[in-house]
Amino acid sequence: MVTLKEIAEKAGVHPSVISKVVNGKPVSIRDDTRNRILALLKELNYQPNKAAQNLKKGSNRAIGMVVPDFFNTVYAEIIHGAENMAAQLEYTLFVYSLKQKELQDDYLPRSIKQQIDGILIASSDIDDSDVLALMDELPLVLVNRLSKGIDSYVVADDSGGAKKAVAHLLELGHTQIAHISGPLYTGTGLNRFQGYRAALNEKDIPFHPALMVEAPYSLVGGYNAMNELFKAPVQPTALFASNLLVAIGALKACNEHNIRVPDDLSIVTLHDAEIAAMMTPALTTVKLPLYEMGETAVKQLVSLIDENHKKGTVVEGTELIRRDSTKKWKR
Amino acid sequence: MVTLKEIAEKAGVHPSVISKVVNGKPVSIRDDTRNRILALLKELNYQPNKAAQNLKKGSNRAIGMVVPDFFNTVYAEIIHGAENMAAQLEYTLFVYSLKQKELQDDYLPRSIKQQIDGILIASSDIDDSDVLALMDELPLVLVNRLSKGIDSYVVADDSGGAKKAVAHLLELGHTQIAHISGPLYTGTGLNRFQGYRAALNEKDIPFHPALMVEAPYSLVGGYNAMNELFKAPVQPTALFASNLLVAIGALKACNEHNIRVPDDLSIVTLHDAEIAAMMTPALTTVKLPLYEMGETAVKQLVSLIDENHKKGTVVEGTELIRRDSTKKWKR
DNA sequence: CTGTTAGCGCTTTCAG
DNA sequence: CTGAAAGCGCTAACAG
Repeated sequence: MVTLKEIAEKAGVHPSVISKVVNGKPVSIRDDTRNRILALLKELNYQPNKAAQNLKKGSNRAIGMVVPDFFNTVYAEIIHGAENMAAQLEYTLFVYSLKQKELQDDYLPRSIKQQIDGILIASSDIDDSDVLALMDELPLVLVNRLSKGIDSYVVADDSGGAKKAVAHLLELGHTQIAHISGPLYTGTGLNRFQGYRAALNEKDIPFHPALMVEAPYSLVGGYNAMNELFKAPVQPTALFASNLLVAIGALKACNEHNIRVPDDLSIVTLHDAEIAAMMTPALTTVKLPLYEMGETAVKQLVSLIDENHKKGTVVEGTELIRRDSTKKWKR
Repeated sequence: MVTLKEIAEKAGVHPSVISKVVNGKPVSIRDDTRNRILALLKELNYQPNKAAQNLKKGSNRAIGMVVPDFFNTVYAEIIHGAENMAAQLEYTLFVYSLKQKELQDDYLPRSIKQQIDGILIASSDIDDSDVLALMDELPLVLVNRLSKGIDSYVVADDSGGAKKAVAHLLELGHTQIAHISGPLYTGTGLNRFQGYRAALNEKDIPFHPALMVEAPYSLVGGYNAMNELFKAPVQPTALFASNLLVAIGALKACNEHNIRVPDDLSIVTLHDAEIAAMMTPALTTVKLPLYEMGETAVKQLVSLIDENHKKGTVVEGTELIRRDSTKKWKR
């Protein structure tokens, strides 16, 4: 690895001159020396040493992102959006999954905390109190989650999306609409539930608690919840599932119970991904702007780092994607 | 952020002494000063500055991992295994997805290359030549892929797994067994294809080229390939799909063509994940030790970094998981 | 326009 | 047992 000093020797100038050239500092440098240096730089393929720069400047142009795990395509899309924006802003993005265990002694290992200038938290497995503590150490923005006392976040229009999904069901003539909600201690779970309630309200359809089950955002979560629903005193003709994985799990349960989708039960869910179209029947979804959320989150974090701009944004834009899992109700 | 020097001042000793205490150096230090220092360290919550350490030592205890994208649960499992082992070995793992674009000027951005001591390549989108070039710069191990001229890799027993899958079909009485292979320019695609051939050979069943279609490892890849297969002059009674996503895509195509699985067509595939059980019918798979591969890859990379041990390992252990997509053939 | 100097925070070798 | 000093590679303020 060639260093500034070496270049300086070969060029017969002082290292600091090289530094100025490399960093394009607004100082005047004689053209011939500048060119000589530039040539050398290229010839020897000079690459500044990051560790030295970091030490000197006390910053890395790197940000971290914490996701619960890598199995959920919802996060995959957020990550890709974040990666893209980070690259545009010339930041490096490091992604980690964080399980409970690691939170115990320290919220984030030092090895990570010290290499980044700010962090994106996209995991709802981390307690509010831990997030608050983290916020004292680093610029932080929440992604697709909310936390008491933190007004720096990027979320989708969960309640609007939910409302749109349920309104679709309503339009199809359904009135017995079940909801498998996300965990109600999460912002997304709560907002989606509220969207569901709001849509029902608009049509003066009473909320029936027996038609609602709370479940984690996972395949088995949806599967188990649907099985719960089968035990309800009234049977729904449609289901609004809080998330794609939940919907897939619910669909499985329906298949096992010989409930035909969409003939016996219409299903609509939030989040769109390729897999939704590959299910049988292909799932009707409301697409959330996940990619954009990732982008926005990085943009916002960087502005927080650079200018201490703190704010919350909800990325608008939800889109109903009609496929084959919803159908007009007539009986 | 409190520094060594500050601690030293408060303790009334020289910074270097603190350094020795912090790092548990095998030098004798009087008990009372050591305790005094230790107390101070805790009280002020001293955290060594990583950038300074990196600069000084020229190493980071960090490794990178490159995956094609975050949508594939196959990689999710490898990542989790790698994360786990990295944590055990006290390395930090940074994961990135790498698309074509970024490869153009430089295989890996400097911002990343310089922060890591070695790299795991789990993406087959990167050309062999690029991988070779990268290997000149960094200790490198290939994960779940092979590359000409690189004998540092960790792969699963792809051909053994494939053979096991096809043997299962054979045992069920199938003889017209189609194969949707992975890209044959990849090591995994090739090995799985060979396993398929080997299983057929053992039962003296001729290989029928019309029953084989090459496809990328993706949902649409499988979907399109299956549609190709429907045009074949002979119709298979069973399918061996090279990968779980491919199988899901193929299943979708079958559903659209009213081919009942498993009655008209049995399907078996490689890789197991929760989603396999959630399909209807639940997919029979051969489980590959992905998590272990991730672990092994990190272990091997670290031994390459520390002791320059270069080797290739195939992580053995494949397991047939019978579910509902395969069935005895009788007609 | 170019050079000097100092120092980021830490580790390590050598001396006391 | 503890201190001094040097230096990793780079940057920035200041001097020449």
